Amino acid sequence: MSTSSDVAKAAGVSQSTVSRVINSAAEVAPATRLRVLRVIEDMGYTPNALASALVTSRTGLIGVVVSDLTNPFYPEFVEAVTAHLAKFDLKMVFFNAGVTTDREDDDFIRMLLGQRVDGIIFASAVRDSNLVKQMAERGFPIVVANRYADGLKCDSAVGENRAGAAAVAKHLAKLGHVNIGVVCGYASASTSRDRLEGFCDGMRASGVEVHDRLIRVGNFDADVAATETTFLLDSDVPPTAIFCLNDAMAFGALNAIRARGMSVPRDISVVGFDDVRMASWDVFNLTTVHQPLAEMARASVDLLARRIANPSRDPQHLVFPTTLVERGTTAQLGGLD
Amino acid sequence: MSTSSDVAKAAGVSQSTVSRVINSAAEVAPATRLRVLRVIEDMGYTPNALASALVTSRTGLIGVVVSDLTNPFYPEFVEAVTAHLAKFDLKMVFFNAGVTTDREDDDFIRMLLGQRVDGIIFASAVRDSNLVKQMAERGFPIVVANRYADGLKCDSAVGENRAGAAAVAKHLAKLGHVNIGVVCGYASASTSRDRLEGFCDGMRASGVEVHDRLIRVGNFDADVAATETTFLLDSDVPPTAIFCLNDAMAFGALNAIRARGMSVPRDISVVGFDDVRMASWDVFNLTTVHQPLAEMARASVDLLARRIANPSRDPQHLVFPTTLVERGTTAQLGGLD
DNA sequence: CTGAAAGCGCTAACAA
DNA sequence: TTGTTAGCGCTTTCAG
Repeated sequence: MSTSSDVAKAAGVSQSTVSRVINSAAEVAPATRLRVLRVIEDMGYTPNALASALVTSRTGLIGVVVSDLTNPFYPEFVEAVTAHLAKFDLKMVFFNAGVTTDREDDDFIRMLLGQRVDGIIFASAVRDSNLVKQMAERGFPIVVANRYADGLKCDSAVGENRAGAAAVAKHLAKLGHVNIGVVCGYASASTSRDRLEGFCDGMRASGVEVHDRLIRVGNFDADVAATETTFLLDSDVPPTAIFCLNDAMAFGALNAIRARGMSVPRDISVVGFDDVRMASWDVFNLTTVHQPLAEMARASVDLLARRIANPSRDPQHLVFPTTLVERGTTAQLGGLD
Repeated sequence: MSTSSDVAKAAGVSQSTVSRVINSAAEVAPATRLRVLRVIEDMGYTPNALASALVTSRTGLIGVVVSDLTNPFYPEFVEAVTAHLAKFDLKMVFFNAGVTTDREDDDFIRMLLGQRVDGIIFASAVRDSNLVKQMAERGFPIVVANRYADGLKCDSAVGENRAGAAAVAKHLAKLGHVNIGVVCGYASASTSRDRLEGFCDGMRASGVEVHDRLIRVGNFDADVAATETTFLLDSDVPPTAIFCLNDAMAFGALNAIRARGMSVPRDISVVGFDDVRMASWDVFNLTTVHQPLAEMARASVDLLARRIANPSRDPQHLVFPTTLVERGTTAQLGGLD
């Protein structure tokens, strides 16, 4: 691998001149620039980004941490981030947080803190705020998306989870449902907590009782949700409607219900949360709560870019409206369609 | 941010000793080690990975390039890679290739070549071999997964695309289908080419004619496939079966068909390729070609790790068997079920 | 077992 | 406009 010094030697200039033409920072005589450029081309020289980052302490990279790419929410989020990132001269890399032990957790922190990225967007619901907290405390630029910052000094962009979930409760109540099952996400995830609370609020407001036995803990994954749904279906007084705290789980529920030979929404209603693209597919046609995902992603990038530029600015907490989208998986209890 | 020198000063040792305890490379007196460790803890010191990588020219990171995370194939691949990576002391970052112009292409190369990762697994079908070729020529450790290396000096792990697609043709022919539509992926993708050729082989072997007018070019994406499917459905002599060259497109086709009010497999058969997890969901229950995705991912990691360790070894081209999985989206033409 | 010193490849003053 | 120089934070001989 050739270095800028190699190029310099071959072009008969100093190494710093090579650096200048690469960064087009200072003025370089057109003739010199051309000569250097030609040599760069010939040698197939590529600057060592590490060395550059080491001295500037800027990598031009931002990290996006996701937990489970199998959940369609994340790919869509990442896509939106990518699209918006072009505005700034930033590139994105993303990290799979995954389900980890404490030991790996440490490695993970180390990896992220190792100055390899200028900032991080945490879009993973799973990972505990421990990691986020550490980074925030060190003044590392981070923004959390789709989850809480818990009073930390860090920017955040979240949807109105409580209101959205409350709308679900009211919708279901209005349709006459009384026994409503809920499949939650990770208990530690703020989205899960908020949505569950919002749901309970909505139920209370509608004068419908929340049955603890119908509340199941999932992990935001479709397969587990399918299992939990089956469990609910098997219970003494099975629910007539199931609210899954995200779309991925709603898909799993739909599968479990279909596997039972039951029909949605005739036999049972299902509601999700997120409104990922697949939710509007004909095969699912899922009633769900829409979150302005693209806007949230854009906002996350904006927030991060601003924080990188000015690390001491006051944290902003952006909240985005959510709206219930009534599709084909909910119906009047005992209704004809 | 504190440095190893800061730690050294505070611990009353030399900076190189700090380095030693961190890398536990050489012997350090237990007492010294403990003292240093304590200071590290207190200061919340994290080594600068950039500096370390600069001198060792090893980052401990490998890159995985994917194109469209919305296609469930990629998340599953990435997941499998992650799982296997723990064996080596490597971490993964991944890059979104996306649809790009030539200009971005350049940036992309630069980013990848900038010594930020020790090697790369290209799992993107889209991106032209231009990039891969450049990297291979420079002797940068890369492996291509699920696509061709086109005689390049680089390792590869692919499924038997031709045989799998041929099996589809035979399956469909045996069921009595004669007018079979095909929705391809990117024309430039080797998987798309191979699968189409394999399909044609299989048709020939079954003595069934391939109708050019029924062959549509898609881009591996569900939505576009839905459009193409609708087009086929609207044609003069609509197909009685549609082979989509990946599962994502098959899902799109299924949607388009359902939107038409038609029923699968009664009115029309649909086949995919990949056998992603969603294919076995009850709502889809898709007949498709299984690829041993996890094994391919593992093999890719192994190949890459070996090449990083020994850049001059001969390239290996691993081929994995594919098998037709008959599920519920294909049926006898004019049959009763 | 530990410290001193020489870089890794690059940027950014500072001179010339 | 260009070259010289001093590091960025770390690893790694080489002495001691």
